[in-house]
Amino acid sequence: MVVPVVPSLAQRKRQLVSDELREIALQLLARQGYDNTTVDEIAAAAGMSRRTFHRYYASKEDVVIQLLADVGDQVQTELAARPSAEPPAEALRRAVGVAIDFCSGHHDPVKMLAVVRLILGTPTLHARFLSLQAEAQAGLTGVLAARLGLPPDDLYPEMAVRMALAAFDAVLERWAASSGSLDPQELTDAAFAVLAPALRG
Amino acid sequence: MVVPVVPSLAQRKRQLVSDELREIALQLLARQGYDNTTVDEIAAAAGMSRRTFHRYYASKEDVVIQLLADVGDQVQTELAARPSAEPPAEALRRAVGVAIDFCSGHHDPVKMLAVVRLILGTPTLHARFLSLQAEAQAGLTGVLAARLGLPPDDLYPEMAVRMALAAFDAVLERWAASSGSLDPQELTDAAFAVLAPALRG
DNA sequence: GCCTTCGCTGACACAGCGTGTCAACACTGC
DNA sequence: GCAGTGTTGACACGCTGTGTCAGCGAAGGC
Repeated sequence: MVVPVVPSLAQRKRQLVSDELREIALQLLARQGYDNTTVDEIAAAAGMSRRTFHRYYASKEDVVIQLLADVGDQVQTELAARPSAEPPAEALRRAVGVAIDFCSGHHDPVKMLAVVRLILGTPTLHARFLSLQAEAQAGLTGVLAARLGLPPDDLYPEMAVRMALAAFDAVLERWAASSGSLDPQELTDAAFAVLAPALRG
Repeated sequence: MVVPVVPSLAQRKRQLVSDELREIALQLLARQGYDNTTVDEIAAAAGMSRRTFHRYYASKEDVVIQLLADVGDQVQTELAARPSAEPPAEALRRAVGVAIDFCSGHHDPVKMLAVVRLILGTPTLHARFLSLQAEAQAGLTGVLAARLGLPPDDLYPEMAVRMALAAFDAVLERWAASSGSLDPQELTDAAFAVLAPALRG
């Protein structure tokens, strides 16, 4: 059973609508603010009813957040793909680098900065963002533990991943606060330099 | 201008109602689950209208979460109160210990465990919990930076606090998952042992 | 004593979110 | 052409959180 390369025209169409809907939503939310924008407004701007909006995104938060869910998976994939001989510090640094790149090295950096600022500046979205990160943490911990051949209840992999994510948060916040003027990769290196002594190489 | 030791009968009364309301709410939420319990139910159980409930707590989440907001302040106070000669690792360990003690060393540990499990097991509450922690992180970072005489934009205090909170989360999760059978203070020591090399003493 | 004032309360009404349901429509493959 | 599948809008519903208003009781001034 091979998954078709072209995932059935219907699904492509759905993806297309889904993407454009998010585009419109993000633009509107960034302009008016999260709380000042209703789902009805977004739906109307996209030329559809509120009910249809919810067929693409379960909630207003999801339009913004789901973007980052994909990144979480990419980070986990990257960590799993790093050479197994690589020390955890380096592997984690690279994995976090993927997330940082997604934010700052985006094809439209200005828009991405706006989205990040929207998330960090909106309590509801910030909370969801952290929650998503907690999920990612669980997955990453499993991957790292497997890499190191440690039992899944060992404290080290969990703490190592939590430290790496702490670095990510610190970097993201400072990058957003500087309006993108600070170099995210340099910030990440600096943060990991602090963590290095505890990450064992 | 001295703040009265007895904060005006009206305020005491308000505090009393507030406490009992939370008691009833927590009991109901823990029994039925967060999503299966409406604010109307809680209010009815406390013998008041939904409108009055919201005069004491801004939202259903707040009944549960506000409890922890106070703990956040206590942790910050503890960190500020630690002798300034104390190395950051020890000061942070003690500060986090206050939060751990509040959860596990509570007068009614069974109830507290139920609340913690409720929070960690309910996505909405977990998200709010993390959000609250992010606020606390900002405050703690300021205190630690001041302690160390470092500029407020130095990376070290921020990362140190984030690491300490990462330890707190890891401990809390494992303690809750073990149904309180694991010793929280030992867990905390173990987590801080991992962090120690990066916390500079 | 009465009366004013303040805080608390319940009873509405309202906007917003998210969901279930149903009929209408389009587009696929037989 | 026709049945089957998927998408859409319309409507109704329950739940949350807030504004508003009138009623009620306790505290304090005259």
